[in-house]
Amino acid sequence: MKPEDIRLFRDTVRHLQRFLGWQAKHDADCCGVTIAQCHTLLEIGKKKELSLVDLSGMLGLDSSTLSRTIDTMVATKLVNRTANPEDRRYVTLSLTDKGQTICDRINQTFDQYYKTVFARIPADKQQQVMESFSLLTRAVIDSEGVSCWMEVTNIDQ
Amino acid sequence: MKPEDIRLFRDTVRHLQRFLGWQAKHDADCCGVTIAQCHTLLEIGKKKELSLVDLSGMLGLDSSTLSRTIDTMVATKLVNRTANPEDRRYVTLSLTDKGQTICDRINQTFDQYYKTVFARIPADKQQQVMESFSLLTRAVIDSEGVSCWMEVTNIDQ
DNA sequence: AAACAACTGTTGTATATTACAATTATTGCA
DNA sequence: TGCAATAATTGTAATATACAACAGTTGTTT
Repeated sequence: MKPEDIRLFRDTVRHLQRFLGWQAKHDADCCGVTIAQCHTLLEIGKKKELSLVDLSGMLGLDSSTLSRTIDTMVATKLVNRTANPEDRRYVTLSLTDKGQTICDRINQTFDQYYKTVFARIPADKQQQVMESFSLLTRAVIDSEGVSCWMEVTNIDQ
Repeated sequence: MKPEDIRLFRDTVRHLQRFLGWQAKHDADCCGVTIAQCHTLLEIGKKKELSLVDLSGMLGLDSSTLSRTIDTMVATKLVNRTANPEDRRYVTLSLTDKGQTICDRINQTFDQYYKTVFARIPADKQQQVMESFSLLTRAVIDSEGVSCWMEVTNIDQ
């Protein structure tokens, strides 16, 4: 693993992140929601019901941030926010019918997009690409907290 | 390429994006800059000199957005913004010594991070992972504009 | 050469995204 | 019963972003 390979790989990842970011924003927008709302819908859609802290943990957001995102999604009738009767500190988040509809639409749009993308990858490489992303994701998760090894020095003056 | 594979892959990519996003924010922060400034530094660092409109194109940002990011980076003495004498509509952006120092530090930090990540991928798979990211990136770039195939309908009411 | 179109960059304005700190309400435990 | 822990919300602030309008510069066309 040569240093120049790492550098090249970093560049690739950075550009990929930008491209996929634009794509996601565009597609979410096209479904009538913002990116933050899109991620929220997809996660609630997968779990069906969950609390605000659980969701903020999954999305890596502060609970205050998510609370406000949910505010607007309740106002636009995408999400139900009900008090949990068993433990009234918790709220239970779930999708409204409208929220489910949009969630489905997002899934269809993104599935279609990735299908198109994969069509541009040689058939004999597709499996490898899928596996590679899993490998890297696992490696990234396992490396959590590993970084910022360099001492932070003040370089002003 | 089965539909459930696509769905799984999308999940992987979404999570990878989140993880790498946090990582990048954390590392950039650790180097004393924001994410937007970090990307700006890296791109200027690679090209050495370029105009605002070129850079905004590379980063996929509106030129007004970038203009303000550059404002703060000039104020914090990371970037030089000089008028181009040949065509005075253009400004030329370049790194100050301080900007170059931080750019180097970012590169070292991120190189080190990716080195750690790759150490957690089996040696016989590392080449494949690198190749796969290139393949997907190319496929994504080639698919630009392909999306939002679904007609946008108003589902209110 | 004058007028106009095209282009670069900046400002005004508005919104989205995000976090930290403080606060309120609720629960569990000692 | 009283206190520590937890969940959620609100106050405040910074960052990030885009669109529209504008100013200055250049090139083209008549």
